[in-house]
Amino acid sequence: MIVSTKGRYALRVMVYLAQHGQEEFIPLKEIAETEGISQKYLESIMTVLSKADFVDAVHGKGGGYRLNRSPEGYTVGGILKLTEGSLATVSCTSQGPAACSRSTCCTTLPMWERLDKMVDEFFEGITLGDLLRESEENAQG
Amino acid sequence: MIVSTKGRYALRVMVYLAQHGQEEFIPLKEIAETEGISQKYLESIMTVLSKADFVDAVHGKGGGYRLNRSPEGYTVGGILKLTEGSLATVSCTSQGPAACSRSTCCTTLPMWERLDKMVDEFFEGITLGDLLRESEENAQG
DNA sequence: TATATTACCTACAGATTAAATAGGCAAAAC
DNA sequence: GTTTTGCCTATTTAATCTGTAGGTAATATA
Repeated sequence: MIVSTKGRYALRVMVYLAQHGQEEFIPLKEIAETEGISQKYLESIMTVLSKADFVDAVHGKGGGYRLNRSPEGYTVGGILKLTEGSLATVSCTSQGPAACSRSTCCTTLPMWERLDKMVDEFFEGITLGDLLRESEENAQG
Repeated sequence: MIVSTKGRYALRVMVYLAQHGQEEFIPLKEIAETEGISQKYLESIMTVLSKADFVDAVHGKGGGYRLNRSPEGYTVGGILKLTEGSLATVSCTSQGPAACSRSTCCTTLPMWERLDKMVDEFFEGITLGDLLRESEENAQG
């Protein structure tokens, strides 16, 4: 498992916010209910997104969350790296170079590094706008 | 983490066996010591490889393990799928279609499916022979 | 035959992580 | 001042990872 619920929920919330434009604030309660995700659990995820200035947050009645950029301004990679901490596919590469004492002679390390690079480029090449368009196409078909 | 020690150790053992040809049997004790892996833990992994007929095993003195195909006859994907059970990057795709009740409306599922496909093709495109050549080049340089 | 070596099998354990849950505090609107 | 909302800390439950421990069965050699 490369991506846990934390990152997956974060992505779904961001798509939800993207679907509702950049004007109104959406309360978390609504998102949690619509998406079928524990509200309390989502709170901790949204705090991370808010602190990193991925979203605007407003307290109190009429408050909630909204995007502060256009959907094209977010990459999936950016959102996942923030909420997951790292997207490394093996522990060998997630703790920096020389974390493993066998890194200089390991017969498989170069392969893991190529995989990590490929995964990173995959996620960095997708924006929230792409996901939005795709979900609209699915809704039509 | 998409690949745990189980799959990573399995790969390193298979490369080790590939480095020693298809004639002599290598006892697990030697591999465990050289690679710095717990022998007892490796035993459980080797049993899986043996049962799946990825290696030949011989009991007793002079026994051990050896490959029963040429290194080109093994893909990294095959070895990892066997030892890891699955290479799915998210739980949404690892339990078959319709495992998640939101699969029909999920805004992100198609992306996970594309990622899974990409990762699968990556691993299926690498053979033990490729890893062997790569490690020999590294040893020279 | 006896002994050493090796693979194989079952069961258990300790640590870490995932995925929440619980309860309250702080800010903003009405 | 009451309601709505985001924010913060701590705890919990269950699963999984990464082994350990101890024994059994097969094979070669002396």
